[in-house]
Amino acid sequence: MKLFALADCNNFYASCERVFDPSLRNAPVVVLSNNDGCVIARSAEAKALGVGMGEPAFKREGWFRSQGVRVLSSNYALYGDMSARVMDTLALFAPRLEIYSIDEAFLDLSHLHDPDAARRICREARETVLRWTGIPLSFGIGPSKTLAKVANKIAKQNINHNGIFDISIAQNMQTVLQTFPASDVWGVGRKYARLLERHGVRDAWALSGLPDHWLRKNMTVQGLMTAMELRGVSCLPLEQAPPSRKSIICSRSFGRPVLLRSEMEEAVAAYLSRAAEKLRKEEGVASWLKVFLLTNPHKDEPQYANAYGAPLALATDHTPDLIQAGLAFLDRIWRDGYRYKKAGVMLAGIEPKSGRQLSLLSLPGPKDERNDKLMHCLDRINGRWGRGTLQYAAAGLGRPWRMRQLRKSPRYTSSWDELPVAG
DNA sequence: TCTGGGGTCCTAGGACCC
DNA sequence: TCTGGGGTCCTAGGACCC
Repeated sequence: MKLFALADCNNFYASCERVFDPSLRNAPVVVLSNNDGCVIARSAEAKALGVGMGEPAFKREGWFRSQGVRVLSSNYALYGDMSARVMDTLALFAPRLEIYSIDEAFLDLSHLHDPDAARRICREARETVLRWTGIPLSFGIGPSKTLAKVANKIAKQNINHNGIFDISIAQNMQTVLQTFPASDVWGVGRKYARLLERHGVRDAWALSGLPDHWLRKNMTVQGLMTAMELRGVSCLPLEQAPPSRKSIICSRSFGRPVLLRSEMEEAVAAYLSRAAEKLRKEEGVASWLKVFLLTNPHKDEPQYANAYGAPLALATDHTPDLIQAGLAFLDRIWRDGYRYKKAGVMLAGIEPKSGRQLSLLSLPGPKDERNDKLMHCLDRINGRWGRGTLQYAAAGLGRPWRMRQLRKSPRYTSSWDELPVAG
């Protein structure tokens, strides 16, 4: 018999900010997306005030001030580091752990036979994570990952559960699922929710009871698996070592519109440098590249969007080679006279560097070895002294197009210059 | 002035081949 | 000139997740 627990940090980004700034503890806190665009995290107080997920921040500017809402830019260096601390701690409580997202992990508790033991372990894990990292989290326990997800939401909604809910020992599974909206089920997004609604399916119980052939036909095999998981049949295994990434994207909105080709070239070079860094960290080489750009679709002005992607002559992780190819691709899609809002690059066809396909025309030689050493050195210096300490001139120095992040908290845990000061 | 970024999986349809 | 089925591979688009 399978048994999963889903650990999910409460209001993760807002909680991270609170660990290091006590003045945020009881205040409504919101964290904004890149470019300070929209709300991507809210503390419980902010949710209670009615701040919605994904709301554009500029519409609420005055209201935030009047309500005393504390507004922060996102600080991914901080969240990534805090996430690692939480995951390391959780790993002590289960033989197998799947890190599912920056703030969620599945624990495999299938080895436990005493139903009380699962809850006891989750309670202990919850207290330990809070004590060691300062991050509060909730646990949902169930016989499938989807049911553990359901249980987790219930644990969060109802304060009486003290942050832990085990759906596998619920006296009446039917009643629990009947009070759980189908649209909140993992794997049911906006489109499927509307489709289900049209067929009179509003709760998780009704969803689980749909005929298999209907699910398969209208919601693909994944919809069928979701329903089976709701019936208690575990279809989604715990993935301990997620397969290596298939693509790497780096894209950003600009802090202000970009009109000059020279600035666009800088941005593409900067994004490619970043993407190549990620690629080398994965120990991969990319054999396919895409460059894309677009104007602001929210604005009433001439619109243009285009992309060009193509295989590379040789799979590589070498930043200058990628920049060279990327600028050639940009050349094919650039049009003068538009106010560009965003651009990005995508690396795909990623293979492990050790087993790369070699071209007969360019067997690895001393030049490749030099290139590898150079990249290694670049990554080490940037890892030690901060991203951007060394960069390619093509990526620009002033970067006037850089995204805006006006209210970013310090990198408390990942930069020597920004450590919190006790006093 | 101002609306995120980074992923995965599945399916349909076209190109191409035999 | 017209005509068939079956297979693979690739891409675009749509759905989902956080």
